[in-house]
Amino acid sequence: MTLKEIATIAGVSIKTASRAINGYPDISKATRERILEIARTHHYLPNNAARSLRQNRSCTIGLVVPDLTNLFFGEVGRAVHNHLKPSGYSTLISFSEGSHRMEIDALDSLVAKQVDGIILATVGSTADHVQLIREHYRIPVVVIDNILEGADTDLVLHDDMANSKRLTEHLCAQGCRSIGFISGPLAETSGAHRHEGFLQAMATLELPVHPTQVVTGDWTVQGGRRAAMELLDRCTSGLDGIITANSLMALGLYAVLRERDLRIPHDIAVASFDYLELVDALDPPLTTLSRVDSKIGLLAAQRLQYLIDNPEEKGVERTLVTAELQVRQSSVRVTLT
Amino acid sequence: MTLKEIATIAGVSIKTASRAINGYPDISKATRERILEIARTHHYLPNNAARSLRQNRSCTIGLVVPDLTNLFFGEVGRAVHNHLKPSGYSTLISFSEGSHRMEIDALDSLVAKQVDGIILATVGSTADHVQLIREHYRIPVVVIDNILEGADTDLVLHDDMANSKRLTEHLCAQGCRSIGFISGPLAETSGAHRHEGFLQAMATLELPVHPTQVVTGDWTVQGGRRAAMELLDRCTSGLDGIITANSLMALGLYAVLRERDLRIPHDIAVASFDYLELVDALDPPLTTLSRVDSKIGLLAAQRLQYLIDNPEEKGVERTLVTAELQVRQSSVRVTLT
DNA sequence: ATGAAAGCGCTAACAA
DNA sequence: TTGTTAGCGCTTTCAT
Repeated sequence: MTLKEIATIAGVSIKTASRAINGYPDISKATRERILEIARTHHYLPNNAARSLRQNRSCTIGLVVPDLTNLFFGEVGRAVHNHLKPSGYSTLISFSEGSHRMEIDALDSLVAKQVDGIILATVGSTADHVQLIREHYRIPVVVIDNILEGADTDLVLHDDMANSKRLTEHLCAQGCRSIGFISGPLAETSGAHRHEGFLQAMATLELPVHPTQVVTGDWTVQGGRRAAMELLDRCTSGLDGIITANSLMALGLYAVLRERDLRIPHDIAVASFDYLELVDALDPPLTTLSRVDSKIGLLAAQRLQYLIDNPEEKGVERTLVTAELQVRQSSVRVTLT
Repeated sequence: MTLKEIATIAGVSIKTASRAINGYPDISKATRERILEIARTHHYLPNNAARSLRQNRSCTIGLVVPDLTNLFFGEVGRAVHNHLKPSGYSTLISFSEGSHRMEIDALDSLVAKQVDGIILATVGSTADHVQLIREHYRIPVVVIDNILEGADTDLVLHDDMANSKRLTEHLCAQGCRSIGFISGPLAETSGAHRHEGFLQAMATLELPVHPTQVVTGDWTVQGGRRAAMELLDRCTSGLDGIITANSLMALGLYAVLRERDLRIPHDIAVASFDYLELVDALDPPLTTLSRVDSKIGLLAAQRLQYLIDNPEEKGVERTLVTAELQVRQSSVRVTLT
């Protein structure tokens, strides 16, 4: 069913039908009602491809994430979708699986679909390509979760340094003196910054950090498990606290500590970056940061919409999202009296 | 950059350029190479809107899920995307948030985008609308996760009855005689069937089920927590086993059992439907079914592709995906000697 | 092996 | 208030 057919049925020109469907003025109420009624009974839906072609915009935005099975990205996706849907945008999603190659493919397929804007949860190193998309194709891009070095893009990020400081100081205040750190991949700025922040905080607190106290994970439960085993094997002198760079890895750590009969927080206090709903259900509940994933999604969506609406906008914004500390039992060793 | 411009630069007709770009025959190797080279240096990407308009297909499929923060749907999304991407399809995603109204909105926006097919993780009761989409718009739909009563669609589902039986018999074999059940919403067929299967299995095992032994949850951690409290409060006689209809609710149950100092599996054995990677990290590790989410996504994607490629296909397929039992410590009460 | 021309469904300029 | 016309970028006959 096309607009033309609707027009024929209604006995009006195609343009009049278009006016009615799109809610333009310059049409009598009666005609409009009649056309809309016809459209409804015939289940007319405008052809988006034709509209996109004509208006040179698709009312679609693209979202590139490494992996939706990390709940963080699930929340981001939801927030982005919920914010942009009321403005008439659909969300095209694409996965990078954490690979540079797939990230570029994902971006290209979004560009080919003429998306009006892109939110990219980058795993890094596609800076040139992102610049191409922004400058050559003139599609605005907002990067989240990691800094894309070398690309001058809008960013929405965790305040990783501040968060590291918060977690480290907290464990220290709980009496921990030998704190281990399970980091994310250092090739990603989020991984590097959390790691860096930890080292700085430890230095400020005048706590020594032996290289064996830091092990690199890969954000996953299994990676956290492997890292935890390595950490415990290497630090024979005994740790009294461990920080994990995300909550999924904390799950792996929990499993290892249990297997080794190390009690949390008595033997080892644990605190983690980010927040997943399930940390409350762990035994003991895990000390984390407050939840900011949907906030990051929302801020990115708002910024993207602004960039779409203001194509001449040249300023680049870097937004740092701060989180609170949410103390739960996994890190409480000091009894308040 | 358009095909026409590429053609002009190459000094050929637009059709020849098209042939080169699309890999058609009837073009000399030299010409093709030259055109492709020009396209590359100019970062040419075909305009999908124009292509869609002309070919009357968008190479996009739609995926409607309640919520991506349930890892099950995250896995399904990944599997769908990974299967269809090599065939050139993009995935448009839309959320229903578990509401009937939003599910219809989500479907409509996908139809307006001229998607070539839809995978719908329904929460139910949109049967008429789905029939309209199939029959009027001729867009194939594959429904997953729940049966859409009244719509004659292709389905890919868990074998809920068999799974209930498996879990119930397992707990019984472990010596449980008074087994509680935290169900999903009974308005969803997956919830109803798991519940029904539990009752049938208990009957076959000749174990009595008092109405207080069953509490309805909502698939979430918080819902599981509430249901667990209600279950424990009501069954004062004491349960020795609990089955949860999904793993997220099991997390809520774990939290409640810990708060009440009930030990798993000693006081209460626990087993759960579905599987999330994190169950291994729980204390104790949770007995679940084997992971089938990506299998469901894959089967749905394959079926959808078949339906897209064979528009005349009239048969309706119902695929039941069976799962194995994965016994972990949460349910082991019988020591093998 | 290559080109010319028509048209997919819609919107936007301009007329009436 | 309404209609006419052109054209978005591509693919597809049909010629050559």
